Amino acid sequence: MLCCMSRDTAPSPPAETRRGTRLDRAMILRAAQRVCDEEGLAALTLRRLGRELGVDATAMYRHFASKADLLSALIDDLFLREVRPPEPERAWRDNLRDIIVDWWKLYRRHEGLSQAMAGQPDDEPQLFHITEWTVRELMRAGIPQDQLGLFYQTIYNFTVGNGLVAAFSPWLTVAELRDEQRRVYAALDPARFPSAATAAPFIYPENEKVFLFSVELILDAVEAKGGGAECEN
Amino acid sequence: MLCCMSRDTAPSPPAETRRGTRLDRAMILRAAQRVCDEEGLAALTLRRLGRELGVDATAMYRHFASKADLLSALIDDLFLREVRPPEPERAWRDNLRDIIVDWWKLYRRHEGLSQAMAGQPDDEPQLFHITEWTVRELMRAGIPQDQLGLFYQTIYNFTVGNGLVAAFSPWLTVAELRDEQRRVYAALDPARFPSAATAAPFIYPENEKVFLFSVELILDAVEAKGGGAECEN
DNA sequence: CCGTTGATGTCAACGGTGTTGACATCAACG
DNA sequence: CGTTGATGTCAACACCGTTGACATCAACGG
Repeated sequence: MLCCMSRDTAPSPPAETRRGTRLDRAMILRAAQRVCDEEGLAALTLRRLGRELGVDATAMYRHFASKADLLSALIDDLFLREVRPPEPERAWRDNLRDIIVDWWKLYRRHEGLSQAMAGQPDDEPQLFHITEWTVRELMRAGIPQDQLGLFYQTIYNFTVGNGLVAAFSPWLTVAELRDEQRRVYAALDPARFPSAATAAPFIYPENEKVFLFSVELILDAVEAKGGGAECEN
Repeated sequence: MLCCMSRDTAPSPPAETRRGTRLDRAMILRAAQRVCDEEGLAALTLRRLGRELGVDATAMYRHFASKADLLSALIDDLFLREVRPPEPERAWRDNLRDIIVDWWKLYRRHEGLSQAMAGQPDDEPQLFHITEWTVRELMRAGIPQDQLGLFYQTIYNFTVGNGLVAAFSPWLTVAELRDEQRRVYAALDPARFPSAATAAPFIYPENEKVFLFSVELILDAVEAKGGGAECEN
């Protein structure tokens, strides 16, 4: 009598869920992340989640105060598992690049969760680790103390911003992106948009290349204002 | 018998809507933008819109195919009215700065619509004008042709990204932002996050200052790769 | 071993959302 | 004047998050 799924739309079994065992925060989070990664944030419904777990939708409320609470836990879980600290021995520039690129890739890998992240304040405990690591590398690069906030916020806005753009783009694969770009820029009238038409053949279909290029610009700026390699231990 | 409003929650009259005149796309768009600007994207409901116009919710479907269609028209209307072309006589750096900053401010000014923008492909016709102007200034700055796409995409991701971050931040006023920042960074444990705690006093409460700083970094990069001032007409 | 108790899952229901189809109305045109 | 097409209204549908009452079930104390 536990089973109420396969009622309306999905006759598929509750996937690989509990068998007799009770529900669990971790179990719910795992299923939620799977749904969100595979079918997007919009598909992550309490009723859908219940169907996935072979459980009534309202059972979630025994483990999370609300759907927003569940999403918050989901995000924190993500940062906890997928962001790794930099190694102290390497050059600040390599470490800072790794932090930024890993951070950005997290947004790309989990587009649905990124959209969820956008909508709520970032007081996630795990985010503070990224702040700490970033500021530490900025100090190693020789950024003066009174400019640490400015550079950190620049990097934060840059990374999260690029991540949001990537996450919200409805293009799932590189091939789709290429086709979309080609279609859009082919429809561009060279008479009305001569400059844009000139740049059109050189639009990068792979957004990651653009991001890696942009990151070096930021790192260049840090290096310039930091007075070159300072405490290069 | 046209009037069905003031039924449940809002006993207020339908504001300054039509009096006997028929509904109109422009009328709906105006009301929608007002609601969205004043109360956020979540408040923009078809039923709410109908109440605002003194009209049934389903009347919108006579003028827009769906709510997504309405949002799309709303965004295009925004770009049409609030983005102005740069002047050809000024230096490329000033023009490019104006384009980027105006673009970003559009996101700040209309946070609700920005969130709507995030969720859909940017094939808005008016966006092409921004592309055209940006690439033109990049050419004036001396960026080689095969790098125009790279720089344009960098600027696009940078500007839209920073705009999305600003739009999705739930802090409405500068005072609220300052309090939030203070609270978060005051709760920061200096033992666990020594570097972040060092940077904490230098966090900028006004995000616009950070953005203006970041823009100069981008412009510096353009100037560096463009080979200095080239066709400075 | 029984009985109580607290946690967990189920069910029906509420108000909200976008959307559809049938119906009424009203302006314009031949 | 009569027809016709566009426009607004209404009831309804499926879905959403959420709540409160109820059933069940495991664990613990006596």
